[in-house]
Amino acid sequence: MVQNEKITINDIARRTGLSKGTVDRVLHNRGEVSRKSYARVMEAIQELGYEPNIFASLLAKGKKHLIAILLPAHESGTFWDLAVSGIALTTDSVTSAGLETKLFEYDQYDIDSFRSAGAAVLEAEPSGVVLAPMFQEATTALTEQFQERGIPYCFIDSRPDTNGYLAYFGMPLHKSGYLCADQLTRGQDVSSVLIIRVRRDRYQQSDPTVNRRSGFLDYMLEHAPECKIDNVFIDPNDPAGIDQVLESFFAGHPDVHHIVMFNSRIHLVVPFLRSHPDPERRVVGFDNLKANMEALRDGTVSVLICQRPEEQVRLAIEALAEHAILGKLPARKDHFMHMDILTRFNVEDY
Amino acid sequence: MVQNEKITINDIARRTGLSKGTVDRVLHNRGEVSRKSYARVMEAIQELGYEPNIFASLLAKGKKHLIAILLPAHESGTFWDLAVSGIALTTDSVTSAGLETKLFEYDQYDIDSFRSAGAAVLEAEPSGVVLAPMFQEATTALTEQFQERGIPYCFIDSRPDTNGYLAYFGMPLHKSGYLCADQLTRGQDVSSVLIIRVRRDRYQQSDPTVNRRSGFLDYMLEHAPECKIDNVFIDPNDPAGIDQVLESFFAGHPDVHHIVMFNSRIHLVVPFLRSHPDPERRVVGFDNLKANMEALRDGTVSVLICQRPEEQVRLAIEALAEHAILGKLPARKDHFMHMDILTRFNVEDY
DNA sequence: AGAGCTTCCGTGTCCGTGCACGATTTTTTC
DNA sequence: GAAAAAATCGTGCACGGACACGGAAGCTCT
Repeated sequence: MVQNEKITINDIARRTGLSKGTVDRVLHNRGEVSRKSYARVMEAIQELGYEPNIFASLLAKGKKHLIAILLPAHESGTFWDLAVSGIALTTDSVTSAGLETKLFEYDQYDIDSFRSAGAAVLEAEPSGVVLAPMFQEATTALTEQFQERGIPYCFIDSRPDTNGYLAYFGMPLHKSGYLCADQLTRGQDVSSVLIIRVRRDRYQQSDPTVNRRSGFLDYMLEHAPECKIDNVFIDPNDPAGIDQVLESFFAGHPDVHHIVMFNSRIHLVVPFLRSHPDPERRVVGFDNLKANMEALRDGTVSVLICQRPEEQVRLAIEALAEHAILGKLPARKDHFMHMDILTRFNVEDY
Repeated sequence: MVQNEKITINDIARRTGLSKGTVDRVLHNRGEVSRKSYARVMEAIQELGYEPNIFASLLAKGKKHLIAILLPAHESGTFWDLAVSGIALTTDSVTSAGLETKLFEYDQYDIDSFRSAGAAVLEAEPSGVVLAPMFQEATTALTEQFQERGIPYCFIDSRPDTNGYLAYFGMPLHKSGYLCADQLTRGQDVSSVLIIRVRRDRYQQSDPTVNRRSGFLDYMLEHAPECKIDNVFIDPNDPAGIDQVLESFFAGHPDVHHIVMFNSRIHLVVPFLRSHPDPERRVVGFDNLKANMEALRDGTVSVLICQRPEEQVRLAIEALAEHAILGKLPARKDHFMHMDILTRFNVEDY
């Protein structure tokens, strides 16, 4: 594999009897080359197996590629906080490969803030964009702009039904619900399960928990059809209300020991669970938020199912970088991340 | 964060009134610089916040760094096969950053083949080496050579008690045994467990399973002290013998439903288990070998605990690359990988 | 004081590619 | 068929750094 003799653009020039300027024009499809010369150059490139020297190229053009990352504001301890931390994973290995990343944030409950953040992205003229589709139509409107300008973009977390994206990195949602059900009930005779849900803001269009819930219910139908499934709704911004809701539910259902929540906010109900211990209880939630992992350590939560959002971001950035610098397309479009099972016994080195 | 004006070596030269040649000598500690000039240059570098342009550097010196990877031969379907596949993960993002990887293989049961592979590595004059310590003294002898020549090296999988390595990437072994026990027995009243072991070749010095077993036993002592633990030994090269050993064991112990194996070869006993079904059985093994994952899919194995050997290799190579190219030391020396829990429900996208 | 040595430093070339500019050839136009 | 326009091509510098080479200055020694 040791490529001793590096073929350069000059070798091609000499071989074809043309100049490196012409070869360069061919390489970049910049026109102003006769059909005949073009063919000769292409032939020589094939024969000699020419590969451009990226360093020389990057050095000469001096241009830094900008990868824009468009995500909901990463308030500390939220899911998006995890995603943002994935940006740092690339700065060493790839920023050093001539590109720069810039984070654009918006309020995930305010569609206007999304629109203006999108406008800011366009203004920055990035070579690629990583984004999570929160507002469906607004996202489509934005990606259409990307298409027009030839800006490639990758989705993470979830994915709309459009088709122009370069790649997608996310969790198989339906399967994650299935896995979740197995972790919650396997090996036990479960007669009743409680699903805790969050009332969605009407602006929030894209909701991954829908698919998870359906995977969960499919599993239960197959493995424990007689199991009763209750739902309660909580408001994330009203801690007292959460306690109240749960209090009244368990007053009426003291026999329910299995609890599940399909978004990343299981930590919201942890205070209640801590103050109402139940040795038979089993709780499954999603995503490795700090607060969730804390609850895993002390045993309040039994299992967390995690999707490595940092990896999703890292891989998306790398895919865009390879596209921008080397012009490569990813092998596949859709990349489903592994679903990690976290328990108190393997939470430490995560 | 947009570094508009890139500071170059020429800026430093102009600022200090010296020439770029001198600045270069300072940057590389190549001597032939007066104390005074040295100080002035260092000061200017600080003030202006100079950072070398890696592309220009790589281009100018033209030298490709070689990262040697020294591992047991990766016969298809073995643990080392997984590790080797991690090499490919770096070729896109990092080979494009000016380095080349080369795999050196040896027979893990033949210490002489290890020695000669080590000699081959030295001869190749690599900028860094990734290796797994199989033979203790021979490994130490080799790493001492690395030290003498200033070649940095990283351990993966396990780690000797020496101290000269750049970084280590591996699984927390004791914890993995602990986790294993929990996955095997949690939520059930287990009265008896079978550990299947492989007789070690006498040359094989480094044995990660020892620590795993001790973690396992610690868990059992804490959580199920009255549980009986049996051991049987099998010979990997004698399939008929394996069947025989298990046959006779289960003839005498029909009440044992929980089986564990601390190395990657649970697949060796899968044929027997398949032909002797037991609905109450629970089996836990290690590592995502193809055959193991197959057994997970069909339910013969309940859980696999995996350590992402590809990631270990990738991270080790990246650490060495950063050291070779940028001169950076990794933030920590010891990196414990997460222990992944695989069940039939999350094996697909692994 | 001049030869011989160190020590220190500047100049210049090269790495491989991008691109602007101008030169040359071919084609079009009248 | 000459002038004008278009198509095609070559030259040369720039990017930022590595390193060889040779020159200047200071020192020691006879």
